[in-house]
Amino acid sequence: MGPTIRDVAREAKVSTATVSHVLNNTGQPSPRTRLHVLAVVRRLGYFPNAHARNLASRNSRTLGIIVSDIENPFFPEVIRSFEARARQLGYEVILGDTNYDPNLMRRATERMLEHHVRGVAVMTSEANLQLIQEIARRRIAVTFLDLGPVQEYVSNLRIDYFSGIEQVVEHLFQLGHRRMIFAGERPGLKSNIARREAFIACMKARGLDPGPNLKGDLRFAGGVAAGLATLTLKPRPTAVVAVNDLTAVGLIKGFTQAGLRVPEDISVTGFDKIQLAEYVTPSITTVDIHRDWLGRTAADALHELSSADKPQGREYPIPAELIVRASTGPARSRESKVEGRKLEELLLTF
Amino acid sequence: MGPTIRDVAREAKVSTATVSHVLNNTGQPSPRTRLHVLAVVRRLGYFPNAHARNLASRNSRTLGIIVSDIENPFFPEVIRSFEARARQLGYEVILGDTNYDPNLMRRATERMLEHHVRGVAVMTSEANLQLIQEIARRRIAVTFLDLGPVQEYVSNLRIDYFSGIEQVVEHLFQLGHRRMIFAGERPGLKSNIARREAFIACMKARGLDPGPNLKGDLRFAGGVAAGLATLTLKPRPTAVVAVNDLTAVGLIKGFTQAGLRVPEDISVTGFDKIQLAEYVTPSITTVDIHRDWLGRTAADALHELSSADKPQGREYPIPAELIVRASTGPARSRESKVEGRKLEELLLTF
DNA sequence: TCCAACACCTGAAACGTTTAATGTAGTACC
DNA sequence: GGTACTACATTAAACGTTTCAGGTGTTGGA
Repeated sequence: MGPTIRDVAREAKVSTATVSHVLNNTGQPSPRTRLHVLAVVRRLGYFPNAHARNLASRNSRTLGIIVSDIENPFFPEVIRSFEARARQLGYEVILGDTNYDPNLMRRATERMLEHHVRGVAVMTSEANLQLIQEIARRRIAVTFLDLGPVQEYVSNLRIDYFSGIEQVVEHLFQLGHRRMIFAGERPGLKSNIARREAFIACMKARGLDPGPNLKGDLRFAGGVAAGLATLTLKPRPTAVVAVNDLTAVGLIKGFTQAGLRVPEDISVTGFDKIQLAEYVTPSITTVDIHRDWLGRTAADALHELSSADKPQGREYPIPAELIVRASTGPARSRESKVEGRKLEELLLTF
Repeated sequence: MGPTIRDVAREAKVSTATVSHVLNNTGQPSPRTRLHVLAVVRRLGYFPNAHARNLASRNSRTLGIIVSDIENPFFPEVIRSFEARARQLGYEVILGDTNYDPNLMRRATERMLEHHVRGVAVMTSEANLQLIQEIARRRIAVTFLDLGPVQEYVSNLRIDYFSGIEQVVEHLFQLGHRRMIFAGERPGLKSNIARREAFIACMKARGLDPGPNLKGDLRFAGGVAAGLATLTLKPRPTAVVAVNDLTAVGLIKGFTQAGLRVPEDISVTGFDKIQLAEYVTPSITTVDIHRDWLGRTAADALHELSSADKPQGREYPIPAELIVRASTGPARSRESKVEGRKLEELLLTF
């Protein structure tokens, strides 16, 4: 056991209240006392007990963040910026990782309750409704990511998928592309459906046909398959907008296998700006959802909500930004042929 | 504020002590009382206050983990398995992310002290010596990763770099490679030096010349540079063992630019098994350090240390495993030429 | 009938802080 | 010299648990 505030008080010949005031910059300790106490604190190697502190102080200074998958490269950056901002605002942070498991989600939420967090950022697609009730009842601030309506104590972070896709389509349009398709929507996952819908809207706004949707599994294999499926389309599209980067990598693999060059013969775009997208050949034009912004905004939103006297939630748009790299180029007018036999062969291989 | 244990006690017409016993499976509450209390707990939506619990109970049930960079894909997996195991053993977990900043490292360590952790896993290359003293003084268990000696209260996790490199060299040797070099050591970083030294030892054990060391920055650019440098060697090596996957990706890029095919003309291996290594073309033969094992072992080690009566630390080897993929192939006897002029041109470009 | 043993339950003192409420000098002003 | 401040310090009551040291009632054997 380390020294307690009482040890410090005794050693400095003051009361524990004075020590507390010095440590928290509350009350008005004289500069002399202040320095003296600080010296004793240092000499004794005293660190205040966080639990006692939380227990004694009326309102805890803790925020929680629950993510669905800490191994998904999207989240660590969000966590870091959330934590950095929270700390700046004077909060502790506790982390929950659900691994997409409703059971772990429940336990994570309970943990937030047990730690009496002041607010919690929920970044999972499903949220346990009953527990959310429990949270609301305790007047704890909540932010969701792309989920549900804004209400009392509940703010929402909305990723601007539309703007991201709009920038992609505009970029390709500028390059002369007119036949573009979307690849990789997976039913049931909101964030992907939003991208697909944005694509359709952007195409229609330009008087273009959005074409068929090539479904996929959101991963590499799905991209490869979608790539080969693209080759069967007549006329062949000059650009493919992938639902995410991994699918885009798969697409490129598929095209390359078939003898098509990217971007000379066909352009490909991704979404998410994962590390992979940068080092693959060609490097992939993609959309960056500013993850640091997302984390920081979540912390700000919770702070605002929990320190307002009228805690009405609001929406926070999270911007998306086009990153142009090597996988997009001018549209080709003439179509380079892939022989029928070769294509068939390829389709069998995969 | 939610209900407290007193509310539950009043409602159930028992004492708070009884409620506590029911909740912690201590004492001997009668089954009847037990069920009744549990029902009230549920009805009231009571969750015990973690801070009060920690404060009141003699020994805290919290472990800490400090990592140098949560955005490095290595760590999230470690964190997840550490946390899963810790929770299994009945601990809470608090996380510190230092972002390689000594200042944040200090604050993270202080936070561990403030939360009265029972043990802390330190996975950063530098550790603040003074704070470590402070930790030792409080008899808190510590595990380091590849750092410092074992002592009282301090265990060490040792990644078996030697075995990993040995497997790589043996694999290449079996494929007929004899002229191999190592690429990418960066002075000062222990984990990389260990790989380089292992390489030299493995080569010598086979009576082979380890050749020059191509220094690099451990990243993509360093790999590209090392790749081009390799081309200037006479005779050209038939295989390059990269210090990590990112360097390997760079190497492949360099070779491909120069017109060499991987693995037909030259084999390349990586280390770490990052996601990128799988999707790049060709996919990279690499070494997997079992990150889940690492996290789990850290939690186990802390548990063991902190619940032993004689808390003497020990070493825990972390195995490494070769993953054979497409970037390695049989050694070529004849050397395909890269023209002098083209090479020079390439070197200027990068 | 008495006593010991047992099963179950409770009272109350911690745990280490914060924070109102209160106290006590010293100073300035009339 | 009295009054009203001001500037510091302190006392003591929370905060919500755990846990030790009993307490009470029942059972069973002598």
